[in-house]
Amino acid sequence: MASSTEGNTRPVRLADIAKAAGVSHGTASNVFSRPEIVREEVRERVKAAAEAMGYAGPDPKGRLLRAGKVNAIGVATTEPLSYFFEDPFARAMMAGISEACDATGAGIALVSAGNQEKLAWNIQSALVDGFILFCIEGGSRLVELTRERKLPFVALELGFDDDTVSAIGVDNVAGARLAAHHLAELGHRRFAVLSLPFADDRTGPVSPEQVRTAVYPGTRDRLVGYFEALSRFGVDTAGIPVYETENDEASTRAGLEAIFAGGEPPTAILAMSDRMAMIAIEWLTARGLAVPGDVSVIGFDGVPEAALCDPPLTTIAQPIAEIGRRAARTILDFDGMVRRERLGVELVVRASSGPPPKTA
Amino acid sequence: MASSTEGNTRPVRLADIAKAAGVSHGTASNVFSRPEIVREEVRERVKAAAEAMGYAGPDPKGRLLRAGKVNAIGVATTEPLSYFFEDPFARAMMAGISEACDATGAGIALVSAGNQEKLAWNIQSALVDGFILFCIEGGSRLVELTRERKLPFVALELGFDDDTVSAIGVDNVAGARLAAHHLAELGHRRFAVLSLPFADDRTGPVSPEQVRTAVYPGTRDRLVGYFEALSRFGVDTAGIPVYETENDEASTRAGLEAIFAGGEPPTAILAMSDRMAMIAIEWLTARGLAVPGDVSVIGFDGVPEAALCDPPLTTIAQPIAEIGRRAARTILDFDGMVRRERLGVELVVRASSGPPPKTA
DNA sequence: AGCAAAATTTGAATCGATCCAACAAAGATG
DNA sequence: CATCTTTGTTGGATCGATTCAAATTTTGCT
Repeated sequence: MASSTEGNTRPVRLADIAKAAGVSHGTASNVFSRPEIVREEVRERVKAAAEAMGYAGPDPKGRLLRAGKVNAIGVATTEPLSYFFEDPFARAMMAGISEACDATGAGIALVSAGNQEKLAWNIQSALVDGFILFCIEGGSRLVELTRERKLPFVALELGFDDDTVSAIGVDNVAGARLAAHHLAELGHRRFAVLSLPFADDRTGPVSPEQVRTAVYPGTRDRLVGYFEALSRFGVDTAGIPVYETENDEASTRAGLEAIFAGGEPPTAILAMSDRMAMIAIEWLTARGLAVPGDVSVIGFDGVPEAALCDPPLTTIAQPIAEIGRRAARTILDFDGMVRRERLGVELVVRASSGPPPKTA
Repeated sequence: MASSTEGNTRPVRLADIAKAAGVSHGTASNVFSRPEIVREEVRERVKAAAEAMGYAGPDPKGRLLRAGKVNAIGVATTEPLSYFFEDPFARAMMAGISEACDATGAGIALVSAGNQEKLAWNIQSALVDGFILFCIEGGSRLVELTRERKLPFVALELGFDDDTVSAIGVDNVAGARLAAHHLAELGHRRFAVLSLPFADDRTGPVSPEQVRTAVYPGTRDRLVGYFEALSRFGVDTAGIPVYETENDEASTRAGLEAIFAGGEPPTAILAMSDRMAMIAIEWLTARGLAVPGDVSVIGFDGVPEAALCDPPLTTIAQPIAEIGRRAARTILDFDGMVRRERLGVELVVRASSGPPPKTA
């Protein structure tokens, strides 16, 4: 059931086999990294010595120090590591990042940590050439931490207002406008918004003043877009309930409860993420409200799952994989420039949106 | 739209700030790694110098070489990197691995590559303390490659017959027995098997002799389990169609076509993965066959998605996250022993299995 | 003040490779 | 035969930190 492998002898180094083969360490090194420049006879001798001594090949640790390049990019977040494998948005993004990394043979190192202190340490000590930052919440802390590392990095998703940091994201205002316009055009006039966080550690209903002072620019922009489009249809945006969630099941459900507790329930829900939109559909259906018969729901993101839920979700599709790919390329081909890219979004109409009920 | 960051001056090293602060490297090093042992006055002076010179903190590259420990574990596969974010089984496994890594603050490095050659290089040069190997296909190549690296590693999932390599998996024979027994007990007598690959680069229907010589032990064991349980019910296992797929949509559909092309279609399908089982349910439903009314389907793995599909999938649940956790712990707490663990599985009865149709 | 014990600081050694200028040997050319 | 190439090899310097035994300074106590 258990047997010992290898004695705990000090591992053989390049220098050891160089000595054994009677060549200099320079030559020994060449045998492995540029075999073509060393004479065949010598090459064979060194390889034989390596084989005989059980040399595992040049240790990447040593090479790294000399070369300076790790050939891996770090992807960091304040969420636990499992976020990368569970959240649909993160997964789609990672797929894009993976693609770019696969193409150049670069590796991916996942960086995260339960607590604040460990996160700092992990970012400090990650062996990477640069970082891609998932700035869901606590983006600014993450950016600060990473800035100290003095490596190239790029902020993702909701972006970051600071013009000195590279960022890739979408035009949130335009996307939100598209979403609201679509619903208003269908005839809806009573809306509710399921919002992403406005600032750290908050959740609950949001007042108009709070909206104006939103800290997270992505959230603010989406709201601005919604309101802009709706006012054009004569909707009084000040009267629209905005409920801030943490983009998870519990807080979204709480938001829905609050929104539908009032006397005049909305006929359309603007959700700032597909995740919330899908939770909303489930919640509404379970409550006996038809989607889109009684209430229309529109999401934001365009995660693959949105096409599969029942009814399929109308949403604003971001080019998620493309964002990931570009982020990776930004790090891989880093040139010292601050690069800020704003990609376009697209309205994808599926079955979760339709005209409001006649009775309303 | 683009501005230059930092001149390309050589980055400051610990030695630089040591000189600037008028202390030795040793002391400067201590300021960062064991601040408590250096006198406050000195500590402040060094920190001030670091601040003034824009020192990013001890470079992990240097530390690494000295310490020897990377504090990260590599997860390798022959599939493209995106496999980790797309395949449900891989994702569930990664969640378990993540958990263990989060707990100890270890990082995760994803290792993969499009072609064979690059994979070898990536495994050779990955900065990790050990590897977890996803041996879906080409497990033996992966194991050989990794063995050369002379780092601890553990093989996952379908395991590996070689007793000299650490492996963690489930009792495939028992699980398969459970699955077949469940269906036979419900009254089914006509079966078909959707099988995982038997060996590299194969796909299609499988003859009984081929079954006996299956190379991948996981596949073989599941088949053995199925047949064992069925023979106990008097089923002629030699007559059961076994179709080998690549666990993807295309080959699974092809398998279903082949299976249902014959005159006497099966009333129950034994799928060796939930992935295939879910594809089968979709295929059957689209064909107008009721599940489980006309055909029962049982999967294998117990991925979270299996509970969500329609109808919810009856399956053999592996403790996927637990396997991941143990694999990570095996590397993190490596003690030089070969560890082979076989975990138990559990029959989870949901709605995709029921008695065979009366007319059959 | 005198001295031992405790607390700090020093500087050389080390981790494991790669790089490169200098050198040596063999071959080509006049 | 002397000189120039070409090809292959050498060994010191370097990457950026950590470690530890020895040296030095402080502190505690009589």
